Amino acid sequence: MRANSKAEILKILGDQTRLRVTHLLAASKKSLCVCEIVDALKLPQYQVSKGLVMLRRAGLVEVDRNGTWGYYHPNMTDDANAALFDFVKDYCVGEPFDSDIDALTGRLKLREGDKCVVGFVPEKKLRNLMRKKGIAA
Amino acid sequence: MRANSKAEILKILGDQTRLRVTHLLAASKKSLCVCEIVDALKLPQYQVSKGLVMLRRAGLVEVDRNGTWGYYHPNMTDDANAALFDFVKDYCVGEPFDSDIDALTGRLKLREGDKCVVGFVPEKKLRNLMRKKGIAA
DNA sequence: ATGTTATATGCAAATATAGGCATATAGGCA
DNA sequence: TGCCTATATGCCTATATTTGCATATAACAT
Repeated sequence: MRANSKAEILKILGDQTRLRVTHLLAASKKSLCVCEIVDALKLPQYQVSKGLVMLRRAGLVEVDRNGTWGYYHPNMTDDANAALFDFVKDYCVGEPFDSDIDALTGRLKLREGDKCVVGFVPEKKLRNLMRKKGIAA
Repeated sequence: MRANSKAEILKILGDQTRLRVTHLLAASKKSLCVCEIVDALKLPQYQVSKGLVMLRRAGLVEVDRNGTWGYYHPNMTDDANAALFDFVKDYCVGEPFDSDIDALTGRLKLREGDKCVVGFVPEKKLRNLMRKKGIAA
């Protein structure tokens, strides 16, 4: 846990990209792979990655690495953080937050054994991939 | 209500001065006079004033003017705002937030008929003023 | 080894923000 | 009228932040 002031933490959330990432992690009950977040938010990979670094440095999220893959989840060991994530989950409604959740839900169907097994999947490919896997949209 | 994104609103709270002002308004059940906020936070008047302007433009607070005096209070007509203020009240604990509340509590004892009747009161004068009024610290 | 993929990071330009000071505005009061 | 006080604001400078691109790192596959 770092010595970030509450204001510094809120400032980190005061950015559309980082708030969308935070909301996705707060709303999803799973640890999310970076590529899943990138696909759900349809943002450049470096933006998501930089956002995650800031969230991690602020003690808000934690990462489990599995080879080159990184799974992020909220750090709930701190009560203030838990309250923050609860708040974000409820506060961030409407667009683009709702669509982000929808896109993530679809993307998670590509998992196998609850693990991410594909990298970045441009929207075009998603349909084909899911048909190939015999998964309904 | 303005068309501020959630991220824009959180960015406004992501500043120590504005967060302290917001917390003071969230925690106090009263409308607060600008000079009371300035005295409680011991910040330059222009900083508090600028902060209040930003909070007001974001639709977070409202002001009732009474002559030259301005009384600010959270704008609770919006459910998302109400949740935000609830969150801030609980999230902002420790310093300087606790001391801010203490200082405000003392400062509010100078009110008469629940109205602010003195302007800026440098800490030195506060004691004398309260003795003169026969109020316990 | 070589290539491919997932993720992180260094750098530079454009832009935004905070902080401070002085001053404006405007109401109350002598 | 003129003075005092409460509050707001314009301007400036220093500093921080965002964004985009290119590239680094590191694991894995062939």
